[in-house]
Amino acid sequence: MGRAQGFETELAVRAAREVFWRDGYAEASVPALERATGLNRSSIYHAFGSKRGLFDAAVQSYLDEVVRPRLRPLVADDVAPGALVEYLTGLRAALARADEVQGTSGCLLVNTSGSPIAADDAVRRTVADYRAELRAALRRGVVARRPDATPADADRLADVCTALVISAFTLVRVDPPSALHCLDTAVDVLDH
Amino acid sequence: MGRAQGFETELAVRAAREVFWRDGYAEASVPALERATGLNRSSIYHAFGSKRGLFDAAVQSYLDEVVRPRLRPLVADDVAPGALVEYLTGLRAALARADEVQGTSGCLLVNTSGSPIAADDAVRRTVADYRAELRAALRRGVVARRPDATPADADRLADVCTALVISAFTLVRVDPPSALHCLDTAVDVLDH
DNA sequence: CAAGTTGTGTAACGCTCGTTGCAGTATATA
DNA sequence: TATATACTGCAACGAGCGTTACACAACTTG
Repeated sequence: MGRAQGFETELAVRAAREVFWRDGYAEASVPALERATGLNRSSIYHAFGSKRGLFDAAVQSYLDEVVRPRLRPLVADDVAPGALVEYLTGLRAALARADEVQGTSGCLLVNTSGSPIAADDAVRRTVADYRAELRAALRRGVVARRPDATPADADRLADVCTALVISAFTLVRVDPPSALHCLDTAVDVLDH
Repeated sequence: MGRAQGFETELAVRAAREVFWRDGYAEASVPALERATGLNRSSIYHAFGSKRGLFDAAVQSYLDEVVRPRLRPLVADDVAPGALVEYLTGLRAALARADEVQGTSGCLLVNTSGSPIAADDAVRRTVADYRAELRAALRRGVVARRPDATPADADRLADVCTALVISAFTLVRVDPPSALHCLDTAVDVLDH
């Protein structure tokens, strides 16, 4: 049925994902997306319809290939007692690394939150769902770590951890030491 | 010495501040700033040199007239035991109100953090200083509330409160209930 | 091999942005 | 009152944006 597509969709989405991740939606220009994916505008618009279509694919890819794999140890049937601390220290290392190499940094969705696209209902829902997912995972990590805690205490700890993680992502571009400190505080709080 | 300026600089800055606050730096267009201030581009450029100049003035105005007055009860010589809780509940009310009237919302600096201007060194420094100021104020509120706490515990509490406040500001545009919940959690954490 | 369909490249579109030049107006000083 | 100085309005600039139209190339199917 006609000519075959000359590129791997998945690879193109991943390349675009990095750009959106680094620059946010508004600052990720179509020329930049062309360069990153190696595609011509025509191919992008033919395959994804619009910049927004490519962004949506990138967000899906981000959640499926970046966020959820990272959270997997926290949503297993038997969460290890050290899983949450490992998650936090892993995040800390990732943020510190990103700070050094000035590459991808923070969270794609947070980095995009300043853009008018964040006002879009679909994006809002994605962000809210994502936050709930994160919070639920952290809560499971909390109860694995502190099986003695009351449900109310576990809830509070989960809320605090979630806020600390989000603050870390928010701060990493503008005040990296504070971002790392947030994650340290989260680890600290877990055992007090 | 020539013609006198036909407008109050302070009023113009305040009007521009609202626009930057609501839309962030990048999305605050010069035409929008003209409308808000009632000034022509010429007057803006003559008085402030550039959009950036007006933004810098707006940030100063924001810190001087919005942030610091709100923090004042927390930096007094004798901080009242309920000062921090009052601050947090006041913030909660303000965010809830902004959610209803879809007006000014969140924090000017957070709302601008997605913009490339956040990469500017001067802005980064301002944000880092502002965060340190906020954190110091919250810490004084913590020790007033919990004079029994060890310094390490007070530090931890202050870090947690700071993160919760920042998360609230980050979330308010995209997931308002979660933002309010952050502040509730902060109050909750203070007495546990 | 021919026909039809699909992907790719080039070029341009219309729009908005921040910024600037310049003429004109109003005011303070001499 | 004359003159120099400072503010304002109008119009346009050049650049970048996301998007589209159209011709051409490549490949599958009959």
